[in-house]
Amino acid sequence: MLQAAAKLFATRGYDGTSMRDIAELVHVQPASLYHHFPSKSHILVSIFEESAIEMVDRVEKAVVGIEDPWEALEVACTAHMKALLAGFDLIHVVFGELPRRHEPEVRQKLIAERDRYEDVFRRLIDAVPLRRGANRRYMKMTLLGAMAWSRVWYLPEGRDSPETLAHNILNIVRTGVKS
Amino acid sequence: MLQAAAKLFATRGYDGTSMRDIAELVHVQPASLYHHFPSKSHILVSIFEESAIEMVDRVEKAVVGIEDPWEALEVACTAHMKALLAGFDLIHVVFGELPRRHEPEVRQKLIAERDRYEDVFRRLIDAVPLRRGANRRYMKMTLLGAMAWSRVWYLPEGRDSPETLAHNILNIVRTGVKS
DNA sequence: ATAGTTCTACCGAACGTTCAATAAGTTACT
DNA sequence: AGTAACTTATTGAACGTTCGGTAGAACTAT
Repeated sequence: MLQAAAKLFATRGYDGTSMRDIAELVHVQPASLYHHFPSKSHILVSIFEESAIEMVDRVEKAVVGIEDPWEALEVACTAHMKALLAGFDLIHVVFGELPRRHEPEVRQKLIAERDRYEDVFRRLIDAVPLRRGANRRYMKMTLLGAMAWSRVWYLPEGRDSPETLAHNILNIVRTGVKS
Repeated sequence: MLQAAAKLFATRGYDGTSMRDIAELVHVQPASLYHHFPSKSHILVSIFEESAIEMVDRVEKAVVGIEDPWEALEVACTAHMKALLAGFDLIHVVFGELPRRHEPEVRQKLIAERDRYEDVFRRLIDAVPLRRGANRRYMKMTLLGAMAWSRVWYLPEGRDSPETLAHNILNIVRTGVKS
């Protein structure tokens, strides 16, 4: 049921999805949804929670046993891109909804869940050796931003795999592009 | 009137904004909007058009007379970040709405306008000397993605100015972060 | 073992509200 | 006179949510 809601939220957005839409997808009457969730916004929050758990799990499982911090970061980025681009609806919702647009109490929970996920990358980035003067916060934002933005222009039928994307984006952030 | 619609679309999203909201903000009855625009989606398209014109103009004016391609790109990024973070509602809409979520005919127009804007950066990036093997397309996506994503985490009351952000993000993409 | 009770999952129908859009009429300016 | 700008009034549909009720499974008490 969360899966169905996530699929719709991911493709049509929160406001663009009605409770009737969700109900129809799970072959249930709209009223039945309220037996499982107290409101529409609670569904969204649940998706964020579920997604954070799942994604943290994926990334942490991917990096286990890797000592080289750069390699660990690349593996994490690959896991991230795979989830983001290969039809994992839950995380699509997380990166598609702007918390600012929801009521304060909801917003707070959404931000908390996303922070929980970003924290995994913060730790991985902390472990990596940087040149003098390089700012880890900017690095994290650049890296996560570039990956998140790929959602907008990525074409599944194109020639770039999520792995290739992760490798190339991280490589730009790591070594730069200038001659 | 476009300004009012843009302000609402930017903060509450397209679906989260009603024609009544827009009408109220410009002190007019909802029906009066239909004298100026044939439909709600036409307002969105008009915002994208207006925004593309305005942004292309800003960036191109900013880089005029600058010969060094890296300096030109940095100036362009600064202009972009200023517009994106300092309350320019029109561009906020462009980077906040996902074209996929709209009807095909609308989607096509939205994408066309955004491409027009991205093209300015494509040309600036084409002019910049890169190291062997560096991919200009990935560079463009990383750069624009990192800047676009700043919308999500940027706090106006924080200590980072749009200029600082543009400088630091471009610097990461240009020279990398590794020791 | 069975009769009574509670619980879970769901239903059909409706609530009041808001939605984008339309039709027809009025005012203001040229 | 004519047109642009706007009004009031209204439409049918869709919205999130609530309500009373029901079938069946799962306990509980006798």
